Amino acid sequence: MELNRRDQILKHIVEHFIKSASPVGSQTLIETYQLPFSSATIRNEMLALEHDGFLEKTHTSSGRIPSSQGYEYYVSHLRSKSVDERIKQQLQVILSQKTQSVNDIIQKSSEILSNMTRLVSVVLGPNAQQEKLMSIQITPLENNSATAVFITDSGYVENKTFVLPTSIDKDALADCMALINKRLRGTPVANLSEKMEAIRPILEDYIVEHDAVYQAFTQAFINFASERLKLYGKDSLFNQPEFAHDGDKLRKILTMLESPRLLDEVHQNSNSLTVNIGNAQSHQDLSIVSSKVKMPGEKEGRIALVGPTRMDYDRALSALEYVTSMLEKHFEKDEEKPKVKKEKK
Amino acid sequence: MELNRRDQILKHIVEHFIKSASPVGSQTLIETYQLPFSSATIRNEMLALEHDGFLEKTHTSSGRIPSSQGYEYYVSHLRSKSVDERIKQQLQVILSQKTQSVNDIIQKSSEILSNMTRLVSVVLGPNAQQEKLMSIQITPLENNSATAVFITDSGYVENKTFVLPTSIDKDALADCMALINKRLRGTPVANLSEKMEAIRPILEDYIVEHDAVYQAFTQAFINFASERLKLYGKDSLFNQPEFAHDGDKLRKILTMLESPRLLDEVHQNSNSLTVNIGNAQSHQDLSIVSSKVKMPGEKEGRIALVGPTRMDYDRALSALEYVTSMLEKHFEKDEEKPKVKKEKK
DNA sequence: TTTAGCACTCATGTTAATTGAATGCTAAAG
DNA sequence: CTTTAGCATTCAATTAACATGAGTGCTAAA
Repeated sequence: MELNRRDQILKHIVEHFIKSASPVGSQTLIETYQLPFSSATIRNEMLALEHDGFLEKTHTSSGRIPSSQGYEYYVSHLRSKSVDERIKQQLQVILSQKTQSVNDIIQKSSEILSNMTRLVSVVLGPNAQQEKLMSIQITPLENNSATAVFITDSGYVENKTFVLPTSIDKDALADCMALINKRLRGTPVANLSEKMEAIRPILEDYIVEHDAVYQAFTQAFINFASERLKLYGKDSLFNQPEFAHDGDKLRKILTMLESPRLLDEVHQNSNSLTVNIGNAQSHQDLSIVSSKVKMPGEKEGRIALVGPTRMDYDRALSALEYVTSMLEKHFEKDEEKPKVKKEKK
Repeated sequence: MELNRRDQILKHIVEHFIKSASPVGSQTLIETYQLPFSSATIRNEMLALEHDGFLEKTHTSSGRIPSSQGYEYYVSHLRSKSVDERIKQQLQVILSQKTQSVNDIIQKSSEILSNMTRLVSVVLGPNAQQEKLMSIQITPLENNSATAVFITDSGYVENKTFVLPTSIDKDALADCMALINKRLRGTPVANLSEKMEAIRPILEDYIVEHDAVYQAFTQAFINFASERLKLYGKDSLFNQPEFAHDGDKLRKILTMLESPRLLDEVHQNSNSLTVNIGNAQSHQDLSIVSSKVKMPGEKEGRIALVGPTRMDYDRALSALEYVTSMLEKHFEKDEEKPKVKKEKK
């Protein structure tokens, strides 16, 4: 489609600034893009765009940089939506491997996204609270210690090793575990602590060390409940000129990324694809684009890309959109596939 | 003990430079430390110390900074070996909690170290290669997938979820697992892949999906074999003036820290306490102090503190020494304790 | 409506001068 | 022989003055 002059200029400014990281002037614009207007014309348009809130100046006689609003307009009206062929290829490779778990696939996709966009990619697993406990196993080790392993229905594993002050009575422990398994299996993670509390008195009859077991379990449950956040490509932040020379800012961003609060705002937003430009939790020079991913079994995860406000939105969004839609297609196919295939041997 | 003048001056210079991060001159020295000598005397001593390789100048008319040799001399002869009371207290709290696993204790100690020294603390677990596989369990999930959980004798847990292209025959899987467990239990991690390869043909008789199982297992074994490295206090690097404004250097250091190669050199060195000043893998402005920790069951781990060459060696070494010696004492006590206590109920 | 022309702004870069904390050395004092 | 006062000297770091140039807005002509 044809863009009018105004949009054309805005598009060029945004894209040029994304590349150069420094304010764009009228001269530069006509020279680098061979525009058939004079610099004065461009300046007039720029003035208008500034008045309408799409552009900003860093000082009175500087070139223009896009405002948040400018980026938003670019994202929704101006970007080219071109998907890098390499992403298609790489994703193809991942999806063709048959024995991988859902988590493996999402994790690898996220790595591809990070590599191809040179942004930090964040994977937020499905809300742990809703998953159900599938199995609890206790394995006695040497030194009076034992490891408890917990598995949810989506294959998420949490474990906790603890020491029993006195030697373990294996039979008692086995009985105890049978009881606990019976009571807890199928319980949503959110309710585990509560339910464990209820079992506690019964536990006392089975095993002397009920307190140690109880503590180890509740500790493990706390870890369970914490959000499952995976980051890839953190180092790409170091390459962004807006952050590279500001150690303090870098530290703040990195700690923020590692705390789950980051995605709160993204999380709240229930749209499938969200773009958050320059207002990420008091980091106005940070942008987040994120997308929901429907996973098998009514689960829902999120993949997000985090980078400087001056990020390549076209590239990031196109890649993210492509990958998540392919993932959903892939998962759907798996779901539908009835279990017809029978043993061949 | 009394230090001679020369050592006194060197000590002051090192300590002052550690605090101020800028070259120390003769004037500053007598003023801030009320030394009973004239600046000229100090200068003469400094000249001598420089000739002997303990001090350096950044330019002809600058103050002095310690050389690597200077730090080394300081570490071995001059430092005060004073242990911060807060460390003693905090460690006390950790060690008094009875049900914690060895790993928990080491991890928390390492956090304390990092917090108290404001350095990055690195924990290198006992060499995984020598640990023995204790148990393998497979839990079937929904969607034709299953999670395999592996536990070593020290309570380290690795897991891998995989998808079986066809529906699972539960009985076959159980048989299969019994076989694998029998064959692999007690095998050192280093030999797992090899042994698995040997079992493979037998596996084929039990289950159609032997290939999927085999792949999932070998994948998990690879993770097993990788070093268990934990980092705490990465952000402290950002506060060091020598790194804060050099994003590139920061990135290099952080990636180096996360790769296990970092501790190769430290690892090779079999001394209990090692100090590595300014020659950490082509990062001459980085120092590493590390200490061996004997863990129960002939195991051996390492705790290291990483920071700028200009780190507070007295503080770091004293803290590290104190913590590791207390840990060993604690573990020894546990080992000795015979399993006499009997159930009370 | 577009554009040429012009005065003006201001971040950036350069150069020169200034400052001051340091040095080494010499010679006198202890 | 050791210490120190005194002095010329060095050089990073700061400051000031100046030039540059990419940018602007505005006016008036095309």
